[in-house]
Amino acid sequence: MFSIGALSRQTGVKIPTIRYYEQIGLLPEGERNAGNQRRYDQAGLEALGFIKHARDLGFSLDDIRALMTLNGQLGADCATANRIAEAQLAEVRLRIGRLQRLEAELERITRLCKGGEGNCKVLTALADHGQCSGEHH
Amino acid sequence: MFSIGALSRQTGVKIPTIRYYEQIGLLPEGERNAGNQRRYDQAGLEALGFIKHARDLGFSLDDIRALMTLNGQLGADCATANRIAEAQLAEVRLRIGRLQRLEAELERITRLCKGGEGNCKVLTALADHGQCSGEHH
DNA sequence: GATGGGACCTCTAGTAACTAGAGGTTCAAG
DNA sequence: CTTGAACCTCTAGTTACTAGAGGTCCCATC
Repeated sequence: MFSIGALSRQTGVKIPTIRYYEQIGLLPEGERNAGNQRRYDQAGLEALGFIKHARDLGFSLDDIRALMTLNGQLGADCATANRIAEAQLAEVRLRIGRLQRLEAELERITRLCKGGEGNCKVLTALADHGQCSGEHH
Repeated sequence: MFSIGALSRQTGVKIPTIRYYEQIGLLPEGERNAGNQRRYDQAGLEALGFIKHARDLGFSLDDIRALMTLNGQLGADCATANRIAEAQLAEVRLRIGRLQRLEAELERITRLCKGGEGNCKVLTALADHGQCSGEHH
């Protein structure tokens, strides 16, 4: 049995965030002591660890909610869990692609200044979408 | 002189977003007609085009505000504009790196299921951070 | 048994960058 | 002159938290 502060230290999740997770029903509300303070057991620690890890992997709280109910049904629907994980992977790849296009465009723009002498080419490049090489979204 | 709808069609910025930009003082409030409807000229179109392009490149509204005041001082501080652009480039690169680490980890997790037979390895992989190869943030 | 300070409690509001909806007005074509 | 699309303002909701106010509790020390 540990306090919210101990739980926070062990998981790396900030205290207000833990309370927030409870408030939105993501983390089950556990027991309280006589003075109305939260007390957690091993199960609480594991649940929060799961949430933390999934958040670090970029899953939304809604995804995590779905994954956790799957986790509840022991040995249950692996296909669903996998579908969520693959959707997340696809999403991450999309974002990487988008960011790489931005990177190329920003490189082009900042290079304009390096060799520049006269008036600011960075600002005109920003103003004029027509200059862009690829189409970035 | 065109209406907000025409401006929206020309720039690809949605009408409520244009009003929002005006509300927060990013886009200067222009004229109104007799019936209190917004009317825009070429300058308005260019300002919104600048904002749109910068947003597409991932600049925050605060960055854009800074860039636009620079733009006002004609031929002015190119070094500052460039600093903002390079900061944005660095930020984009950081994000790409982070996402690539997530990609690797998600690939590993989803692969567990592909060859899987028994109970769900995806969920246990999510539960157990210790399994992770690299440290993803 | 009192006291002090850190840890805890609830509640509200703020963040970024919009988006959605309610409820009402104006414009322009027929 | 009517009708329907486009416009107006205002409030509230979204995601995932974070910050702060104002108050209570725990526990170690005196």
